[in-house]
Amino acid sequence: MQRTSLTKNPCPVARALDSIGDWWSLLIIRDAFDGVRRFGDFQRSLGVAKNILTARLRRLVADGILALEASSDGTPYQEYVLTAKGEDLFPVIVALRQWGEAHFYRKNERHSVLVDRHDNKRVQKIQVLSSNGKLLSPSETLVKKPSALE
Amino acid sequence: MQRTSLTKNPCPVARALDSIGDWWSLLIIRDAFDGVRRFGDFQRSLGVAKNILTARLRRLVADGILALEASSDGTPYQEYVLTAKGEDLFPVIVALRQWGEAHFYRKNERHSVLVDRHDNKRVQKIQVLSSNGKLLSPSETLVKKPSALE
DNA sequence: TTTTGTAGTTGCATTATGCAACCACATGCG
DNA sequence: CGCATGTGGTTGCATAATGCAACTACAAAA
Repeated sequence: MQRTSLTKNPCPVARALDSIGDWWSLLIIRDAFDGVRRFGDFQRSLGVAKNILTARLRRLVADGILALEASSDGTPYQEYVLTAKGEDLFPVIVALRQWGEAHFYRKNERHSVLVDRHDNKRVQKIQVLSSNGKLLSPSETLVKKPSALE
Repeated sequence: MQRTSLTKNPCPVARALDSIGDWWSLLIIRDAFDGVRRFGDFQRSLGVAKNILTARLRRLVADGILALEASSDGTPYQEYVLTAKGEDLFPVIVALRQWGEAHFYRKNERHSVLVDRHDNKRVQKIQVLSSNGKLLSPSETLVKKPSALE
């Protein structure tokens, strides 16, 4: 799928996927959340070809999800860091992680978990809640078209 | 990226993306949440080539995210419906939707919204919460490796 | 000065995707 | 019956994306 011009796709999900919906982008962002910042570290962590990584990083920067800044340690290189827009993907990554944990491991098979730094306890399961705080199942929700907005 | 054999990738995010990380799968699943069930309806809704759709639907079925069942109306065709595993992707889709809403629309540009069927009000913003219910930023969390589990 | 490390680029082979045409089966209609 | 239409695909072929390995450029270290 080639990129659609931003204003074409009416659906927010489609627009989001247009930006991060390829094989590597979300893994790069996951690594970024885990503190990876350098080209070579992404490359080693992901095992992706360098030309592909170059293209993906450039696009993530162009889309305002990552930004290039001078390295924090003394080295003369640059680092890729998450912007505010990139940080807003946190719930997406966590939701994906939890879905992966729930459905892609055999019983008793170990996997990494996301914990609160303060108390080392696992984070809560991500939920879709109504305005008054009740848990919503997919069938209890509805996508309202913009024309129907008041 | 070719599919990795399931047990290769240690990270839950990677395993999840291995299954639904391509261009079309999440859009198919979004449509499925919106009630689309038939091959032709997916095809018209997404504008995807039929051979690609065939491949994606088959894979989603093989992965246990969609299931084929006899049509609910009288017609002799089959329908693709979300399994429990597929329904568990709800928070992922909603998180993606909310990120798209927040970052891919100009001010005053209208978009569809997800509402509670009961009261027609928008669902809450998805959040990552600690075990005691506090909102967590990415930097307040940490991925703990399985070997570090007790 | 040679080696090592970082961050790429380039060329080429392989793979995936997109498009249009075709196909098989069933139903509806005259 | 005979033919059009709708559904759910398959097939062939062109184009685009990806993967791999080799190569480059620059800086620092030995």
